[in-house]
Amino acid sequence: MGIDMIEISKALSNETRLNILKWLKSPEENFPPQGGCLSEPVDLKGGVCVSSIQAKANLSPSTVSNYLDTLQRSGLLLSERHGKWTYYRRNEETIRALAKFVKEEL
Amino acid sequence: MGIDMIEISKALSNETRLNILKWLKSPEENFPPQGGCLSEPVDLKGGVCVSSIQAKANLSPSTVSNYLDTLQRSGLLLSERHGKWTYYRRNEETIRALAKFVKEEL
DNA sequence: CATATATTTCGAGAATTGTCAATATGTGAA
DNA sequence: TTCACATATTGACAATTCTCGAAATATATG
Repeated sequence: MGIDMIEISKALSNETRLNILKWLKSPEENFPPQGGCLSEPVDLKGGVCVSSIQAKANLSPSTVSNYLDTLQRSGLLLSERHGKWTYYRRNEETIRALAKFVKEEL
Repeated sequence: MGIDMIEISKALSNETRLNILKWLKSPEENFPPQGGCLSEPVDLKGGVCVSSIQAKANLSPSTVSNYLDTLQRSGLLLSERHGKWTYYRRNEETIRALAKFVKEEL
């Protein structure tokens, strides 16, 4: 139901994870076009694959995969696998709920 | 100037620290009257001393002092010393700035 | 000054997180 | 099936955080 403020705070307390969230606000500005999987463009609005994020973050693939998993488990990101690629995008619903929580309940 | 999102997130990623922030929203409901220092009631609106918070948090004084320091260094709390007591209260300005940041920039 | 109280600082061990290289798994292509 | 690529998982070690008790500091009072 509600957001898990502690898990979200943990996810946000790392500069790279914070950057990933910010980069994913405008994927077209921050990442090359995601041409890997063209068959299902419908649900993919703004999703970016791990390797693109890894290249930008300049950390090892395992670290970035781990970070993305942390962000997803906290609810801040959504992921969708298409073929070889896993596309991550922001979960705006959680982010809105977080803003509401900070404003009204923190 | 702006808030330090990483330090704030670290401060918020602990249940007791989150509770302290919440308790300090209504000190009169959550703590006994702060009669310790009656000479300067003006600037003290809602400030609560460490021992009251420690009793409620049920952790050692050093741990609570450390938590309060963490919250203060992140900007989420303000502290004021009056005699033997240090009174902590919420820094609503930072909390508002945090809500704005999450809503507009996260 | 000597003592008692409130708080902070210090030192330490346990628990968690950061980060990588190596390995494993899943998938598409040849 | 075999290979190559994308991603995830595992194992390891370093760094940070959690939490305490002990010691130090500040302040009020006898």
